[in-house]
Amino acid sequence: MQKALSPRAEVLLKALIERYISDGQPVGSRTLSKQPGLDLSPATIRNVMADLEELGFIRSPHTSAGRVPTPLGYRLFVDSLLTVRPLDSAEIYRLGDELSFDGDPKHLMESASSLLSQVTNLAGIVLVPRQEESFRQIEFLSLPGGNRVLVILVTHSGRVHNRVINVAHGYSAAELVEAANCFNERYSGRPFGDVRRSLLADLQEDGDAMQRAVKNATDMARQIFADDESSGPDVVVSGEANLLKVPDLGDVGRLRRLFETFSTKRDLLHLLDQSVHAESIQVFIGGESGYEVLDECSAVMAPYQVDGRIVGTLGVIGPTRMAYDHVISIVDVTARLLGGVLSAEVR
Amino acid sequence: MQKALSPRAEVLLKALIERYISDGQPVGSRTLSKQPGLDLSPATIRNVMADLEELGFIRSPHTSAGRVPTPLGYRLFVDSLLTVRPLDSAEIYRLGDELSFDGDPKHLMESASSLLSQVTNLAGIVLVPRQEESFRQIEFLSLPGGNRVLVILVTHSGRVHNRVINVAHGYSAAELVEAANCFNERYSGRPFGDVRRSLLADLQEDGDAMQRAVKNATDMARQIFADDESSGPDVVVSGEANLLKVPDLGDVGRLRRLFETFSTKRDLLHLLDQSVHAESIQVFIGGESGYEVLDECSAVMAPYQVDGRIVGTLGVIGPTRMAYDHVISIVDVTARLLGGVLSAEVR
DNA sequence: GTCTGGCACTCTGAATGCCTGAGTGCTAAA
DNA sequence: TTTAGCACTCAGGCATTCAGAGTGCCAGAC
Repeated sequence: MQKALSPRAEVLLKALIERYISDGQPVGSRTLSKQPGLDLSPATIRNVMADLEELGFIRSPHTSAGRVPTPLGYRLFVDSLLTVRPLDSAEIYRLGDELSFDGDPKHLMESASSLLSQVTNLAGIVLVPRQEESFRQIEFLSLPGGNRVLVILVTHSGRVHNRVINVAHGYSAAELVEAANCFNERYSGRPFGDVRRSLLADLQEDGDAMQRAVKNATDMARQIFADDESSGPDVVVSGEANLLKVPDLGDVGRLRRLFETFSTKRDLLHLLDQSVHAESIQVFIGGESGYEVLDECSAVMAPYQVDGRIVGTLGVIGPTRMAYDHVISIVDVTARLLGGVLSAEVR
Repeated sequence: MQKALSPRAEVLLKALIERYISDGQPVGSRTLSKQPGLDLSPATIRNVMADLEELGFIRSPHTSAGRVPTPLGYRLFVDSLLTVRPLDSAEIYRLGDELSFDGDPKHLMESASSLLSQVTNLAGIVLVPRQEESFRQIEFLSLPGGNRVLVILVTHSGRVHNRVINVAHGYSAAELVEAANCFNERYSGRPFGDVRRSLLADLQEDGDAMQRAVKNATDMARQIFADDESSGPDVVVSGEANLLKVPDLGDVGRLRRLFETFSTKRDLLHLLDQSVHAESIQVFIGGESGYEVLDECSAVMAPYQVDGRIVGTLGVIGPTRMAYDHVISIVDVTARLLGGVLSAEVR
């Protein structure tokens, strides 16, 4: 069944999809025959289109409409037909300009996401899987009022977490510093999972066997790490409002469910988890992902790396009918830029 | 013109608006005449409705439709006709249950906002005007890598800000602690504006006149405070997706602009600033606010206080046709609850 | 003076039918 | 293998019709 497409059929499919992407209307044989480059009569084109339809690459919404690409058609298109349009230097410059690091990685993610959404006019999305993180440094700060302590946790990638915890009795500043020092010496550089397991193991040992400082730190850190597990990886979505302009997603009910998916983030994470392990740019088309909310939607995602190590992934979500040639370039460049900014700052 | 409405007209207007809020259809005289409680013939009701229309409280979308309330009508309704429906204890319990403080005020705001949106099925909104904040404590933490310092700033209300700054040369841990101590002694308890001005003044003095530690701290803090001013107050909006289910806001173009307003937050802030100074619950109806995006929308906002001082405001945004009686109670209770949680934790 | 029943009038929205334009599939000829 | 021609189908625009809902106003009842 999956016999290789004839070169002519490929050219035709490519032309059809490009036309559909730019116009949004089903494409008929007459329209295509007028396309410069392929000199064929409408009738011939109809024959080829009939083949393409039989193979599942295109379909007609109804008898007397033109053809539109199916998800399978898009798949073939982005995988082997698409000619990616590289950005001109002005655009790259503009992208780089907008991405600045102010010390807070969360802000950086937000600006990357909103940058993506502005440039593509779609929804931007940036994901940082927290599993990969490793522990760098912890500090305890006593707060006025006696038995409350502010715990500051710095991860290897430079993220900072704060948490106020309640403790049984007050600690002196010196005690807190000592506790932090011990803890840092013991765990710095180890992945979170390690630290968490270690903390649980320490719980088993009898307290007296440990130094008092370490014990204090352990008690306090346990609250933090326990919480951290549940909070999972982080996603930033922005520019959802752009999707309201897209005529393809006209159905308000569908849009609503889509927005709900964005705001719960859980399903989104699950989907994007797949792209974290990919080496290069990935395109998810239509309901391929298994989420029926995302029928009619595509996602273009690229991993970004710090010092050669993939630390997250970023991209856009939009209608299946999007300008893949342009979007892919933008996502690609943005991923490199974000990786670059992070690499420069983290070392 | 604004002669007092006859009691009967008031009763009728109230019944009409209640009916319209629950049904969403223009209300005709026949429908109202069947309403238990007011025993009037349709014809009589028509006469009264004609008066109400002349006074601008209701209007008819077209000749043979019933009447719908105008913004002015809603105004009168919420101001003097509405009987607020108090929550039953189960509902209050449920609300209180969902609001828990985990040490991060940002999380608390987010959970309050999402709580509001879930319970009302509208968009929840929580605002913390940062102007009111005062400085409590600063700490400097040296990061591995030499000349980078993590600055942690704790405000009076318990908010924590992090920022990584680059410094000219490395500092020892002891130097940093000393700097922080000096700075805290000097400024703790003073409002941000004060501190900022003071920092600028110190810049004028010649460095040698100051203790070295204070000078270090001043240099670093200046970067933080300068930034902090620009970031302005904080808004959390959630549950926007709920507005997509509202049939009244069917116009996709309008919805899009509304969502853009939410995501830029600027206009929203400007609008809500007005409610910060109000003592009690406030209802903004339709385009009253001057923002034409918010035609067809109403906001119910209540300030919340910590230890008797108003620190922010919270509420919901939804269609003008919303169940005010219920929503007002929910917003009111949530504001008290949030105030309560904050008061308990901050002291 | 106030309320009510009745009646003519208006307007929306759904249903129907008609028509045109676009596009197809098939067949036969080049 | 390609092309031209032809019959066929269908969506969408347009006008028409029709029922239902609601109004305004008037004249009579209380």
